[in-house]
Amino acid sequence: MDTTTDLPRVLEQLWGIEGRQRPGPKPAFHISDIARAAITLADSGGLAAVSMSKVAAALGFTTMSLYRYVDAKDDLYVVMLDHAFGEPPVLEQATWRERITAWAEAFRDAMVRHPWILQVPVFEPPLSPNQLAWMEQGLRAFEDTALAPGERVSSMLLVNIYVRGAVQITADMQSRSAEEAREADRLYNARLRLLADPERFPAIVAGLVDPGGHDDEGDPSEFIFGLDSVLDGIQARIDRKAEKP
Amino acid sequence: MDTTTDLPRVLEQLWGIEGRQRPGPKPAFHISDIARAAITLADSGGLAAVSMSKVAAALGFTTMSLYRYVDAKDDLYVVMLDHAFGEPPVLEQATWRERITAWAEAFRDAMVRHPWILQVPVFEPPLSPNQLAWMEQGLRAFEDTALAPGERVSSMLLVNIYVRGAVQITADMQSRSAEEAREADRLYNARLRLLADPERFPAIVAGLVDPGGHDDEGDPSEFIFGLDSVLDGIQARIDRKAEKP
DNA sequence: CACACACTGTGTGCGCCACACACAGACCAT
DNA sequence: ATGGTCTGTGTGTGGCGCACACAGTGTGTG
Repeated sequence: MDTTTDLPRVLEQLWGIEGRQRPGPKPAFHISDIARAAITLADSGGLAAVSMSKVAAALGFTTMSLYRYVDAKDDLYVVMLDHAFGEPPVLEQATWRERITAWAEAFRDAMVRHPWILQVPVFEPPLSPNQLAWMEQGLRAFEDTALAPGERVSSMLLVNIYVRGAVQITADMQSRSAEEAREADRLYNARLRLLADPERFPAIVAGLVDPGGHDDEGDPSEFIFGLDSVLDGIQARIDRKAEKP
Repeated sequence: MDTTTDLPRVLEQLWGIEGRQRPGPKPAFHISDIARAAITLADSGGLAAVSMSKVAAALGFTTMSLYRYVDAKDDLYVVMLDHAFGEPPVLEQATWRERITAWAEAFRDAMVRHPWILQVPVFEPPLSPNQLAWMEQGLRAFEDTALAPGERVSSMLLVNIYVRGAVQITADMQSRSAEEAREADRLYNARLRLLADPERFPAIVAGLVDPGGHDDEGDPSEFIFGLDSVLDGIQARIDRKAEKP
């Protein structure tokens, strides 16, 4: 009946579930050491720079020693994500809109700090402590609204999805320097101008090739602008609820 | 001044830019053959099942022959995506809301048909013909609105982001059978119930552990529900524009 | 009409990867 | 003290993306 044992080893470690006192040598380090080493590699070289052997070498251990802490490469990603996000912000603003905005900005900041997060393949919903804590805070932002628990989940996920997507599009796609990112943008525009025939793709030419009103997409206010649209949508749902109880 | 030559070979091929008649043997196949073979592999075994050697073997050629058509593995992904999405739907509905909804549903359907799309790493904005055509149609959905071209781009991207994220959360995360997906869901709930302490994570327990009002997330109406929120947000932006011209 | 040469698919091989497995030593409960 | 379990290590395997040299092919140009 020991239902804890069927948890992946990584989750046991992250949640600090002690595998009780046991014979055998003491572990030489902790998964948080693995997380730090892997994150350092990923921050400077993208997710592709993270391999079991490189992480192990950075720690001064052999490759296979990592498998005592992590069952597979995917579990390494779990540890990295949990460590990279850290603890969520405490939201003490007055309105739900201010709270979820602060949450979204903190979320965005974490992804900008660690662009490789966007490259991590997602296989299942999060179960690690910090990730759950972020979810909890995001849900609590809607505490004083009329939304039902399930609707709060949808709304939180909506914001979550938006931030992820917005960062994906806005920031340099991979972990490039600012200069490289600008060059990539220039090249993209040149190619778009070359390929997008105004007859076949008039809307694209009008919207992307010709800068039009506001020119740049990297504009940080663009993030808030899009977020406000998302929040307006949630607001509409709240309003509708208020009308018909 | 031949600016077309600095295009990646894949884009030249996809756009049908003929490399004029030249000496040498005729190509034995076309990138669309590569796309079909790779997609077949990915549909049945996930993106991890796609390797240069397996695709080549499926075509009856050697691994290295593929590099005559595709400069690198990432370019193979470009071809796969373009082929998997195919041509976008023609939108002839009366209102922008109906049009963008149809567009979003077609987009969702494509991703449900090919779940591996979510696993494809994104390195730069799309430039392939079908992808541009989808963008074009998405932008045209807002044709009769007061939105400026740049705002139409933002709105289209907002919907695009939403669909991607919604499918990511809703559908089985990787390409699993329905039965495996149900089992994964059951396991996730069991683990969540185990880890989410009601004292520390009351909102998560209320929203995810206890089914509450509506129970399932896989519900297809949930997709429309969330999409409507997004569209309400865009509507709010349009309304605001109408008030203050 | 011949031929030069660009272009085709092929074969070999390199370095890297995730991971299996057997092992020697470290440590705690008894 | 000692048995059993857990530690980190060493070696090895199959797969991967891709570089590079190569032989054959067919067309534009002489």
